Amino acid sequence: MDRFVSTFENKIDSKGRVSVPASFRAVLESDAYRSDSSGGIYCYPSLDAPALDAGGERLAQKIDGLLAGLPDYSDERDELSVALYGDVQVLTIDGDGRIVLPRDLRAHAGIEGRVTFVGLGDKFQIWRPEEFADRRRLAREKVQAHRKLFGAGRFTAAHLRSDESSSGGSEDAS
Amino acid sequence: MDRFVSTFENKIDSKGRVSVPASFRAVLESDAYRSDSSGGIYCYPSLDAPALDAGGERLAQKIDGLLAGLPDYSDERDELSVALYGDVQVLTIDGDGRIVLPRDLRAHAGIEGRVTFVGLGDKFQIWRPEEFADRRRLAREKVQAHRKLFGAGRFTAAHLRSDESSSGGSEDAS
DNA sequence: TATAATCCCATGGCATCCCATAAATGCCCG
DNA sequence: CGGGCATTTATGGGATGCCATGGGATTATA
Repeated sequence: MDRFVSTFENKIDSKGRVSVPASFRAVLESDAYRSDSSGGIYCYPSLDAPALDAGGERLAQKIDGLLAGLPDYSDERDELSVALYGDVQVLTIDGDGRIVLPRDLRAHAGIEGRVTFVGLGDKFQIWRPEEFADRRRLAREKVQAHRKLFGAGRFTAAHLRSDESSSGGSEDAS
Repeated sequence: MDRFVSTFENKIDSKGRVSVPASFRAVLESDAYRSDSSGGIYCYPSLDAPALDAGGERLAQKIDGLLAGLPDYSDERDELSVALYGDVQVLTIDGDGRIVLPRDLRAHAGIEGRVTFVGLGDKFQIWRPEEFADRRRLAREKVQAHRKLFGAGRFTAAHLRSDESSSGGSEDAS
């Protein structure tokens, strides 16, 4: 298992702690020991959605890749770093498989009480459950529309993939 | 943990002392013992922003590297070394993890009362909080633009997939 | 001597660690 | 094949330790 898949809904307790889905933890561990890192979760506000993006070492390297092209100590690099590194928080998983979502991150996603973890392959997202339900409905409608366009009831690889990542709700927890 | 990430807002007390965020101290220590240095913080006015740049040994070495690329005794090298080294102060961290920001540095960033520490990977910056709030908003907009420009071309199929299923394409929020 | 810099100690809040419970899942052995 | 035991997982609560912050005391500096 090396990618984040399916969705899970977990509770946040009074201290702001949430259990990270076990299968996600497995992915994180496998890519942590592969790259000899501290094993934390990199988490930051999504740029284009009221949600949080999160992932392990692989995600961190992707962020580095965005900056790799820019020369050291240029203003442009500084500016981008502010958004790419400045908004990131490194969350540590405690002995019970939980993380603490800091207040500002929770605020960005409107999270309180319960959260939805959504696997997206290389990374995963954390949503306010109600908000995510809306998004999912929209996404499904779009997929439907695409299907009709391509027609013939033949699934392309892309459609299968979309289904995989959005219909995992069959195994929601709680 | 080997890079400066995330942002923190701390208070300056009546004596001009500020706590350096614990995670930043950890980075500084790890790169101090790696290069057997005193463990001070190199701090100077940012060249292109009303803020302070700061970092440890690694930052100092990067500056050296920049200068090394320029020919000895060139005007450019002299100017740059004055700009980069001329205003550098070495701040020491006291037993409680605090530093004192000298008056002239504070003036350059318009700092008084509270400060924001911003991790930028190899270095970090110190801002007046209100000023930084503006800067962050700008930076985020830039990243969005940057991403839309280069995104399609540079990302792999895997990345596109993530984007597709997460944001459903283009309906932006936030 | 006055002023600023440094050290030492105290405190409150928050984060982390540890243990307990309960439900669900899987496994072994009869 | 089926029942019962062990494991994993999600969740709650208590206790402890770290971190940011404030203030007093002591030492350097002009």
